[in-house]
Amino acid sequence: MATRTDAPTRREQILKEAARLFAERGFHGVGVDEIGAAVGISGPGLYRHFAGKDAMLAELLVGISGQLLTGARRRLAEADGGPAGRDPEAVLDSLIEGHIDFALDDRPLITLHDRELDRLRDSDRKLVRQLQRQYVELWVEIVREVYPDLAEPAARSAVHSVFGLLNSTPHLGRAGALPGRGATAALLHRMARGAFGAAGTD
Amino acid sequence: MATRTDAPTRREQILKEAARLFAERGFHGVGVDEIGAAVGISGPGLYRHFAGKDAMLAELLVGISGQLLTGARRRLAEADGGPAGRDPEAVLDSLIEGHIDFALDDRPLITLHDRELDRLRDSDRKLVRQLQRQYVELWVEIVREVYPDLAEPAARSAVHSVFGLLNSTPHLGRAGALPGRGATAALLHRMARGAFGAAGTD
DNA sequence: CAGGGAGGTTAGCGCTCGTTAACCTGAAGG
DNA sequence: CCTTCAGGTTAACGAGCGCTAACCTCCCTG
Repeated sequence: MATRTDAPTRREQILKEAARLFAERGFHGVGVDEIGAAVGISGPGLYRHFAGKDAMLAELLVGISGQLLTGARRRLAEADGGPAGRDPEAVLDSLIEGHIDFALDDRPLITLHDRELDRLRDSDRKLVRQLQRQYVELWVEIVREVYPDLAEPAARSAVHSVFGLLNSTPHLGRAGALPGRGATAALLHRMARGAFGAAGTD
Repeated sequence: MATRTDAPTRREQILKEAARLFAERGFHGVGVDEIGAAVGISGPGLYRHFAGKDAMLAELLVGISGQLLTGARRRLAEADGGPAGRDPEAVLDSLIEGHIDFALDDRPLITLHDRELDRLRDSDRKLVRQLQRQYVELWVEIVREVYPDLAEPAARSAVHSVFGLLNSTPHLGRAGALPGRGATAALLHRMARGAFGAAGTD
């Protein structure tokens, strides 16, 4: 487990600020000059680090999808490696926890994730879609193990809907009135489990 | 109850197509020429019906928020007008049903609703935000009647999250493999109730 | 039957934005 | 000490877009 202690590179600064701006005002609503200004350089200086504005968005979206999928696979492997065979309940809880962490810690990315996909080049979009699909299918598999009386199409719909629930985090923090990160995470977790449980009750 | 039988006006055609295009490619990603072409006239012809591209978006967003709020108030009044005092469970079910109908029948509008709000003039944005807030507060009130052991901030978060769940409909229809409108609506309804129920379980 | 407004058309202006070109600078390496 | 190169700068170009201007053509009405 590599914990970053070194300073973020300029590329990473740019990506972070670009994600924030894209999430706030949309891909077409942000100019390269603004992105540059956000990291203290001006407009065309960005082209020393990226081939173009499109490339930034592509790297962000591919990165998000890849991180989500990789994290989910890691959690699945960890649970499967346990002594007593795989415990589907524990795996599902772990998946939910991972997704919540992501939704709470990287809200701009979560926002971009299902908002700006169409602005990508065909090849990049296909890659992102493929990663997303694998992520969904991984969830569907586990959900059907926990709730066997759930048909596959219904399970897939349920997974998408729970993603909608968990990805609602950007709408929560309008005022600072939300009850702290831990409580919010626990609330989302309970609601996700409750939604899945109710989905299985025909 | 006025059921429309007359043909849609040109204005309405334009709004409908603009909503679809904005939802597909974002407000800045669509040109006025495209919107015009979608209704069979060309670019600047739109200015006979709207003051500008911004005005179309504003009318769409204000319309959505207003319809949602009006519908919710009507449902609340109908339930309150019943013989045996108000039944919070029934009201909540009715609110959920109304929101699901909207999410299933007007997916482009649902998409716009939380995506392009920032592109509005200040006054329009404030109006939309106010309508949205009233809609949320109406839900919060009913939810807290059904689940009294839910504190207000948690209830508000739960409402936003359930909106995220219900508004996931645009992500469901990738392939035509979803199990029909009725089944989808029922699934979403069960999940929403399950999520609220789990939110109340501390 | 005149006339006027509703609802189109095309041409074109002005601005914004992504991108490139040309140039500069400070620090590292032989 | 000279070179080189990463990482900036400003100027400017070209395309696209929202919007206006000017004009046309029905259709309705007095």
